[in-house]
Amino acid sequence: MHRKRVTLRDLAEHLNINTSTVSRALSEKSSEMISPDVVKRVRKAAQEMGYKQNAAAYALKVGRTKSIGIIIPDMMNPVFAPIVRGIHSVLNQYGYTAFLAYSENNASAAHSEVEKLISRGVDGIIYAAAFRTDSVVDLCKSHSIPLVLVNRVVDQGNVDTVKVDDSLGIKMAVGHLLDLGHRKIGFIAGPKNISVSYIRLRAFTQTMAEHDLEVEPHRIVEAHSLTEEGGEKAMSVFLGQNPDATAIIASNDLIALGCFTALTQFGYTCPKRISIVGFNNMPYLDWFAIPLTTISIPHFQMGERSAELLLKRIDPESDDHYEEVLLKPKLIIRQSTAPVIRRKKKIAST
Amino acid sequence: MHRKRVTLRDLAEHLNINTSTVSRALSEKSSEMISPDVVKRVRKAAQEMGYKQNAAAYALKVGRTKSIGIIIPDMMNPVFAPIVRGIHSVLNQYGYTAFLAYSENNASAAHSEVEKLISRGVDGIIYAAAFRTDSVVDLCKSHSIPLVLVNRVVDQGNVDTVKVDDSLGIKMAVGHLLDLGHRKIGFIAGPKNISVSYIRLRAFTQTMAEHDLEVEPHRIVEAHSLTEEGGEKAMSVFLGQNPDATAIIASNDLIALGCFTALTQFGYTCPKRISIVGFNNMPYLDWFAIPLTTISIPHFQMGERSAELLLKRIDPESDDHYEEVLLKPKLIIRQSTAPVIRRKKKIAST
DNA sequence: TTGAATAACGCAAACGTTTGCACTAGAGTA
DNA sequence: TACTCTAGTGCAAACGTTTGCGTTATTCAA
Repeated sequence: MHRKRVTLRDLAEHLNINTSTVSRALSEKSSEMISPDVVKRVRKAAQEMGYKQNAAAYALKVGRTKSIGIIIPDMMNPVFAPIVRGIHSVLNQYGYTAFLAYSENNASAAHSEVEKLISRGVDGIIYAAAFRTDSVVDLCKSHSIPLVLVNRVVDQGNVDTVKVDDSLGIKMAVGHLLDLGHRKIGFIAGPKNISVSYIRLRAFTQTMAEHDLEVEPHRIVEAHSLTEEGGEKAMSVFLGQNPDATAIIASNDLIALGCFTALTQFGYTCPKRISIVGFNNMPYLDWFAIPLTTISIPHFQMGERSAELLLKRIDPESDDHYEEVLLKPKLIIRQSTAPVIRRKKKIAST
Repeated sequence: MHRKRVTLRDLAEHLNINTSTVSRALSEKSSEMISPDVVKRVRKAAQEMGYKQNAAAYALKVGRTKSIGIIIPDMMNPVFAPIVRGIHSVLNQYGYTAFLAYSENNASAAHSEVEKLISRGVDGIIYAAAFRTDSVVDLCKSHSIPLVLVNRVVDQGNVDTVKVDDSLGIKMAVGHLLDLGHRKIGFIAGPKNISVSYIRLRAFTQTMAEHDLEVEPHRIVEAHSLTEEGGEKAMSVFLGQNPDATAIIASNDLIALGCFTALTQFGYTCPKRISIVGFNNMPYLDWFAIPLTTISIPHFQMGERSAELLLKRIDPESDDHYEEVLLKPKLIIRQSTAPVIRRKKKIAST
């Protein structure tokens, strides 16, 4: 077959015309300054000879690579799969491709990943692993490369974001538990240097306050990370200091899973003894032994919107004011929550 | 900050030396032909002025992009996350980055994704979505770009692969079921144009034969895809024509999940009425209502090995004989399999 | 018939690297 | 002293595109 890649010049020589003409004939925008039949002949020859544009040469010349970078915190967390899918789905429509990197929830790792991506010349970055104060946004700004934040946002303003209404989500969760009769509700928070953890926790105390329920400090414990392991440890200390709690809200589905295992270590059952609600509605939750009641976020749509936003920002003639799209969460009721049982007297367990 | 990217020439002018000297001083291999103190000065200046190599220019010049493409069949299938992670882990050590694409289990989609990747100039491709006869390997061969197949392989030889011993895995599964007393064992196969489906099915009948158990045709039904939905449909027809079966082996964990739902639609229970074993040991299986007995494959290691193999093949001075690494599976016994209950008389269910 | 206007195309520079080759100066040898 | 060698550096071409500008041929108006 073709040992060597066929280039514009190859085409030009074959057709006895100049490479500039070939280039223009192939380009959608500038093909109109070329006579129609030349365009046709060029494109036919390109097809036959298997011409593929050399991305490196294009990038070097025009300064755009038609590629972007995606950074997620954790590849093993299944929530990000549909987000990435959403991103891809719009990227494909515009001839863009994506580098995927992950930060392992580590700020400096994220920073160096972004540096690598910038060095690769990506046209923009979708960042799903932000901390509340994050050097990555300054990094991107100083290199004047477009950046959009998904899900996790950053305290400083002036950056495109697509996030979901976390407060509303928590409000729904609390409302649901209150409806079931729960009053002694605990909260397993995530690290408060991550926006979602911070906001969800704040929304929890606020919503409780709105219902005239003050939440005492021991009702809240912070997990060191948004993972199963973090959730398990935090839940252990929570159960130690809250023997009377009947429900807990986890900042995260993964944390909720950790709560489950801590629960069984204490010999408690869910939802009989304690109700649990998570956040994110990660895939395959329906299959779980205790299907987790959780707050669903529109993963795929989040991916789509962020990609659209980024592409818009990459466009040279875009206006320069930042956008912030806010998506609505949804309460998914499963079996991990149940009405609170009021027991006047102690009853021997069977 | 730096509005414009600093280039080799910027450095050269700043130091009053030639760009070629700067280039050589920065390069690890050719810096030895430059006097040590010049090297030091250049590197210091590069550091201070924030020089980053222009990847596009490098790629255009040397013909290598230091990037590869990964193609997986389905982003929502959690098995691929650890594989991708394994790939990344070795890629990072060598300054490589990866484009991630997925084929949705569609041959032509895979083909066009590969074409896009090649056009992007990737140095190699890791292909986890192969069909038994697949145009992608010819495509790569004709462009003489390195390719390694993971998990799913291809009938035609002469291509680097890393796979797991599927036959051994099935043998383990069958052995496990036989130990539990099962004899009437069914098999929900995947599409037979995919190597793993084909091999696993063949291994099933062979292993059964080795135990003097002939498997009748109605004991095998083929799902149209390696998904939950495919498994569910196939399992429905299976149950319709096999009311006496006590165990089934699914070609895939996802298919096994589909089997579960079909099972409950028929009012059957697992593992009481029927045992199920899957394949792949996808993440979070431990959490399931019926924890699935399955064959575990070394995902992460598969990723690592395939990346190593690809990098070796990309290296210009590598020998040119193809390698085939074969990894060992492991039987993971959970609760979806149980001893067969022999009932002489019909007993009313309680 | 002459002029300008337009359409179609060619020329050549440029993007930022790498690298073969030429060049210089100083060291070593005879 | 005159010679060759070599270490260190500069020159310039090349990778494959895109694009501003110059050139030619054709059309249209006067």
